[in-house]
Amino acid sequence: MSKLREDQLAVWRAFVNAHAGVIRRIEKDLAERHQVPLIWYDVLVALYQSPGKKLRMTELADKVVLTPSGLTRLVERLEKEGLVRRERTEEDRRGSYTVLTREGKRAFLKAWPTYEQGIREYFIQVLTEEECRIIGDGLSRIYQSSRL
Amino acid sequence: MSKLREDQLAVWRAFVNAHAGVIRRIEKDLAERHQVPLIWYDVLVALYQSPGKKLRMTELADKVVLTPSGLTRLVERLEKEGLVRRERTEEDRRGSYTVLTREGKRAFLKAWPTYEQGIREYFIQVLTEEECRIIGDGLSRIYQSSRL
DNA sequence: TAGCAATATTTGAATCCGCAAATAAAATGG
DNA sequence: CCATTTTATTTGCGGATTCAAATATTGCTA
Repeated sequence: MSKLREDQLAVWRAFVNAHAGVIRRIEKDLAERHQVPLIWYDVLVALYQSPGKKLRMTELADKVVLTPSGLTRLVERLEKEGLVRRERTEEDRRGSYTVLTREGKRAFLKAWPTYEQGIREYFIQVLTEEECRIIGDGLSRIYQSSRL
Repeated sequence: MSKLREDQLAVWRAFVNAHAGVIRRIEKDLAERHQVPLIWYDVLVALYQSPGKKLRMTELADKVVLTPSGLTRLVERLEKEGLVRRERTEEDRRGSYTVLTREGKRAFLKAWPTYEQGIREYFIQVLTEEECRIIGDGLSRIYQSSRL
């Protein structure tokens, strides 16, 4: 229950500000070139990288860090644009899969270079290899311990 | 224009996920104990730490990483609760100061322990001193370079 | 110093998200 | 097996944030 030091608070603020800043920057780049918000690509990336190019709602919500209800609406929008399709599961009829459509794959491949470049330019390149490794380790642990 | 490596992408995801996870955790703690959202405290902290306990809208928007319009509404809500007050500036009548009221100061001091504990518990304590330093350095640079 | 560009902030309209409650379908226990 | 609990997802609702346009004031320049 010790007090937070000044420099520790500064680290926290750096974390919050860096996040907001970089996200805004990437969002702007994507909007300028593709007119589609960042979170859409998070969904498409998650689906693209999953075996079978499909995921349960819960898995997807987890990957993109949204609440279940938030994800439902997000998938609705993507479905309306034809980038994903929903499939009722056979095994567990409570749930459904969100499947990447051909068009969704195309949209993803088209937008990915911009997104990738943003991550590189605003985030990765600003760090040394070692910093990058250490930050990855630390933040992964933080993420893990924040779940629950 | 080289490709992003797998491990670099993982660092990015750790960054995004850690942020979302920790913010949500702290937000929940604050809501349980004080019924006031996190962003309010960001404003109160910023004001509390500023000389004169007051800031221009633009400065404040910058500190809490909101757009001008977002900040206007936020300050409106805080004003309605009596935690801040707006003062027209003498020098530049386009602008206004947001001033921390006595009640705002009290609210801040009351809530700060919870916020502080969240930052410590979900963020600082998960890291070693060295990691903390390195992460602070790296993220500060990232933040700086993301500003325009 | 009149006129026009730049800056600070607010407002209107639209979107998006989270919480809590609702629904629906498994899973579990006796 | 039936009843109850748990899990997966969706809906109703309200709040919060953004973009673009509006407003107000200042600063610059000819």
